Amino acid sequence: MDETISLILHGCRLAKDLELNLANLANQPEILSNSCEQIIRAFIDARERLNVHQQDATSYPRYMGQQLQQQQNIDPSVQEWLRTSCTSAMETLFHQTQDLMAERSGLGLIESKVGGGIQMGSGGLVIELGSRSDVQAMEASDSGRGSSSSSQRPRRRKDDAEKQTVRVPAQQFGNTEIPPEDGFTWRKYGQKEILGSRFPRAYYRCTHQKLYHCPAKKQVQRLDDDPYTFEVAYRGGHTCHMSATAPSVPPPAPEITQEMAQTMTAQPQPSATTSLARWLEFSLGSGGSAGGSSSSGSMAAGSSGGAGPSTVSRYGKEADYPVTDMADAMFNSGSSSTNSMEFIFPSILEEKWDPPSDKKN
DNA sequence: GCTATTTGACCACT
DNA sequence: AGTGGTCAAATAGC
Repeated sequence: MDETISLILHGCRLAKDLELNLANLANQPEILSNSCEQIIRAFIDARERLNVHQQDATSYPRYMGQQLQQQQNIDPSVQEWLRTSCTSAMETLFHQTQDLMAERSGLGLIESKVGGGIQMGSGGLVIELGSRSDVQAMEASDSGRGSSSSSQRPRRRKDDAEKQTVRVPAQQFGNTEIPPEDGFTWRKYGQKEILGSRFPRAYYRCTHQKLYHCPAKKQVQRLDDDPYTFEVAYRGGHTCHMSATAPSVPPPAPEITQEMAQTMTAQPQPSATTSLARWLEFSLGSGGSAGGSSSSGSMAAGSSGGAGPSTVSRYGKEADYPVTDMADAMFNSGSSSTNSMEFIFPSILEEKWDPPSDKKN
């Protein structure tokens, strides 16, 4: 366990160093990228070790087990890097800071946060369908409600439609408040503070609801214990024209590393990874014309303009040229494109995108 | 003017 | 009464 703490501290240290040198490195994206990569790897490995600890101690949630499995498959280089780079210096650092950290309770905070599934660069997506515990929190408000009574203003209910909950990582850099991309266009129609939750829940309906009577809706909420993860609940299938090509629930995003990115863009791709390959091509700058549609939502993209220049435009255009806009958002965020783009669903690039014909109505 | 977002209010339900 | 889901007027960017 001490080794794990050392890893976390090392990651913190790297982040601190990066922060201190940020002004000097502003014009050196390569160095910045490498620094980010090192920080990410440190935390990924720390999380992995924490996962092992947890798995040993208790029955482990299914999705975390999957993540662990994925990471174990792809991260030998990280382990090697840790073996070679994080040695006595880290131990020294650990011992020097241990007392201070414990005194400030910072240690516990960091540990619980990482253990809670922080998505440092993993790009992992967790789909949880129909699992009792998975949906429990969000189901609480819906369970047992029957059809609505007829009134002059018919409101909601009849929401017995099956709910599918997925967890998707938020961006780690730039604007972390951009909600997950899932290949459909959504219109936000409400936001609500939820009791016991630190973050509000945003309500979206399909952009084409009126034209196609599309009943699809989704709720987006950040997890209390992991603000870097969105929990997205989908309800009602798409009946609009988009549904012919886009999935109502995005498939799991493959685990991606820089090594994989280089490998996959350099070699012919098997069909199963076509989506990923195209997405990588795009994210590495050689693509960019691949199709897809966009989520129009931006959780906190309010009158303040969201989180600055990296925010995807809220209006019109983003539905027309979604991938470009999202790419702009990512590239403008000042982060490594490869790392940042891990948090966008590659699935959207796999789909044929039909230009919306119902923008004027 | 059009369209999307915000947000207070309303409604269904427990 | 409390809570979550939805509506719709106000607002804002294009």
